Amino acid sequence: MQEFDLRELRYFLAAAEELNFSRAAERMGISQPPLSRAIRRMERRLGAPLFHRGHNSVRLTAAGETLRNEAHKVLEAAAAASRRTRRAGRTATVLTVTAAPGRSTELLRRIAGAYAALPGAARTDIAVTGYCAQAAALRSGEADLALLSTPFDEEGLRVHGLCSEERVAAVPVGHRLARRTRLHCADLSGEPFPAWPADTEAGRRYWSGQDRAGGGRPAEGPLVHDISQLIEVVGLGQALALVPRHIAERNPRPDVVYVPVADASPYRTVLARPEGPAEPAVELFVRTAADLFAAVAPAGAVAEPA
Amino acid sequence: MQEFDLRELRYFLAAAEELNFSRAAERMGISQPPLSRAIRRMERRLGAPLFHRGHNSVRLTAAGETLRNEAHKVLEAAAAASRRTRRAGRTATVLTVTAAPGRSTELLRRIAGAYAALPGAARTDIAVTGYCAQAAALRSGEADLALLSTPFDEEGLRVHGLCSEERVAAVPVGHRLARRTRLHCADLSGEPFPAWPADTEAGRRYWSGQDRAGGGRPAEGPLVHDISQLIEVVGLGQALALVPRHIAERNPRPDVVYVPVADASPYRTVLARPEGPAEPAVELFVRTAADLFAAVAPAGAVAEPA
DNA sequence: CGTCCGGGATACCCTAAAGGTATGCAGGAG
DNA sequence: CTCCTGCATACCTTTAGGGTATCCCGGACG
Repeated sequence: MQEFDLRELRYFLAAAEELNFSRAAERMGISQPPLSRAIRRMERRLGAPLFHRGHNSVRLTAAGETLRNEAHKVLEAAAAASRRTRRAGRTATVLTVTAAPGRSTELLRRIAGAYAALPGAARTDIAVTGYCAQAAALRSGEADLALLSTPFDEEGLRVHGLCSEERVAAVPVGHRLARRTRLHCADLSGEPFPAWPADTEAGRRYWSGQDRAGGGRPAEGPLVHDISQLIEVVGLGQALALVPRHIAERNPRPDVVYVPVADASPYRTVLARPEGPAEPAVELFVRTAADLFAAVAPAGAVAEPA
Repeated sequence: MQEFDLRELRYFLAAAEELNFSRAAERMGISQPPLSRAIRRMERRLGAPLFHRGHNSVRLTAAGETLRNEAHKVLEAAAAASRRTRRAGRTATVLTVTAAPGRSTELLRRIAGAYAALPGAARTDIAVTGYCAQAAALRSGEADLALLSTPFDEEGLRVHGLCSEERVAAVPVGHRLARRTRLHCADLSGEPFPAWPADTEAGRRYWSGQDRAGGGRPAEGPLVHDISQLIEVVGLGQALALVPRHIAERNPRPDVVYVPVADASPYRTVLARPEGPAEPAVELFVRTAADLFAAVAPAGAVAEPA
């Protein structure tokens, strides 16, 4: 089962991306023949060609496509392994927890406070990162824990729900929906919604309320980078937005009204960690957070059942 | 970032398990000095010791513990990569789908039938495996898809809910609870429940209805291997059991009564695939299954929302 | 108190395999 | 026909992984 070597996987990946052995070899800092050989070796061992070699073109075979995806996972796992091990090697465990700027950070500070008061608590570093960067930090081993909010990509993570909160639609005062006292996702279909920088397809559906069955696809709205900009854009009548209730309460504006949306999926705040066994310090932190939220759910939110 | 080599990880893992370099080396088919060197090399590169070397004993450091977990993941990913690539290399894609014996297999046949009727469908192999073996087959790359039922270990899988079904308690006729028309999880606490061979702690809590908040821990009951044995054991008054409704309906017996349990978590049947990008054939199969269930939920079950 | 033993580290050699340079060979453009 | 591009082949050089022998150190034992 000694299938291959991480080095070979890197070579293969470079070749799969470049679709040109010479350039791939250059990128890997070796010359072309060794790279060719490495790939032929892999093909021989796997018993299946990875590339279609046309004379002036190289394409991936089905097996190659598969290996491209898989190789990615393997290399990521390896990189994460090294990072995590390094960090575990520092004397005196340090927990690194990331959160997005804004209320998440504030919540995180409270959890960290409660945690720090426990006997045997490790030092805790709070890393405030850009929106959408938390999950990546977890997967790469840069952080031990992340406080994140829906939507996020759950892949490779174990999430512990902390609280969930209703979402309301932010509607410009002049809008046809501004008079309504209650909306459904279907009412929002076809309306323009702001786009976030790192928005995935799933994320866009979420923010526009289309992640429940409701039909119609969201219209592309202006690009926004933070909450105040989002509200601004709504105020100017350029878009609608679905926001958690606490955002609505903290951003009262004369030119925006907030209307509950009956069937929008809730805005969930979760504590996430990488899959697999966790260090005791991580376990303790998670339990502390869960206990804290079970006891006193913060304003406007409902503690989630375990 | 050229941290290490899969071979080194294997060596490390052997050493971490044996806690004896000589034996570990023997297991890896090499002599002791190269193994020692490999590990020192890793320690040098990582900048942290992995083992405490007592003179007559070797123990893992914190970093070593971490690496042990991580190395596992990396090696599993690598093994899966090779298996999946091999299988993708066979001409004419073959989907391998696993299910437990019983109704799951029957459902799977229906899905496969609908799938096979589609244009461009791949050949589909159905592999019937023992209970609890499906998730492992997915993770190791032996299967492309698995039809499985709660409880299962979600780690590393992407699940697509197909249907969910109420669970009822199987109670021996003479039992104090046999007269009731409705139960709650709390009523069941302290009762003996049958154990399945591969039962995890979480699985046992699930089968005994303790996975909802309800207090008390389940009592250890006799070991059972299949459904008929389970019902038998209940009939003999040796245990209670929580079973999905369709099992109750197909196993009427004079010595067992079935009582709805109001707050037991439902019995969910899901189609699962490994995380990450999926081949088109897999995507198509999943969509076929979802459509089939959205249209006509099979007897006694409720189709899950997407 | 000396000796032996278990078990990891060191020293040194040897071979397999990765890398480099030069070149071959086949198709497409001009 | 020729040149260019781009992967494969041939052949040499270098390196590092593996083997054997040996050391070193602490513990057990007579």
